[in-house]
Amino acid sequence: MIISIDTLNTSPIYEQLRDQIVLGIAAGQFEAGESLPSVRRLAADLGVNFHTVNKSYRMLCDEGYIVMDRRKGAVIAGEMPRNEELDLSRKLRLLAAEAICRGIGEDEFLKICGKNFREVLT
Amino acid sequence: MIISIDTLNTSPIYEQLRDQIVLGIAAGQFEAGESLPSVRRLAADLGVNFHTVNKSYRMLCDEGYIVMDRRKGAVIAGEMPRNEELDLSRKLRLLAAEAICRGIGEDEFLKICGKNFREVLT
DNA sequence: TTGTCTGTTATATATGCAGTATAACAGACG
DNA sequence: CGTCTGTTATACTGCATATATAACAGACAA
Repeated sequence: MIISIDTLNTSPIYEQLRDQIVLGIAAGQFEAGESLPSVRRLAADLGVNFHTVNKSYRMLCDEGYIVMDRRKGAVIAGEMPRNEELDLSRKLRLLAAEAICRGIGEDEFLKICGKNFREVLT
Repeated sequence: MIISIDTLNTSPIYEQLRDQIVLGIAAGQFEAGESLPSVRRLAADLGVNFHTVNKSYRMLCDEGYIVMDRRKGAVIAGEMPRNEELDLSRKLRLLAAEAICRGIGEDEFLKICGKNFREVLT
């Protein structure tokens, strides 16, 4: 999996990492039980401090995407809880509102949603 | 329209304001040409500094949602450009990825999208 | 004209977050 | 024992957030 950071991007590095790993997991580029690179390893590859990578892994762990193992490092979780639907809805409503303001109707909005959903699966 | 801020929320105040106003416009709580409260007025009502409100209005202006008029203040724009579809897709893909990780399929995802779209319209 | 509203601009300051740089510790393992 | 893993602690710089003033120019009503 190719992970890259954009220092011109306004969102913080640890968030960019977290997002890209989530996209990678969704795309099936990781098997459940597979290990991510160690925090020091990935930090060295990206040229950032290992605390920054550690923060990304901490987020992913808190959200249930990975499990931290002292031996194997960060491991892709087998079962991921689906409790955070509340936050998903909140973000979706904001995106829907932005679309509505620009004259996008429900049908077109759903077409865009479906298109992007399928694009995630590589 | 009721605007409130949550100081416990991690996202900055100016962003909370911006988001709520976008939701309000999408819900049809403002007519095109209608004025928002002045920056000093809204700041006083919310108990924040007027620079914070000014920043929200500046964002909304840059994004084409409102037009700044020295006489009438912040005015809801009549025509809103729909160029930023790229950013919409980027955010949608991330939300889709999070849903996929939690075992949500395309049909269910689209159902959630449609539900939230309709909820925006009051 | 004067007073008051509007947005705009310019400073200054306090606070917290992002990111880096070290250092040190404990567990696992060959 | 040496080396890998994650974890914790501390300190520092830079930037964003948010506040607090102050002042300016245009619009407009009394």
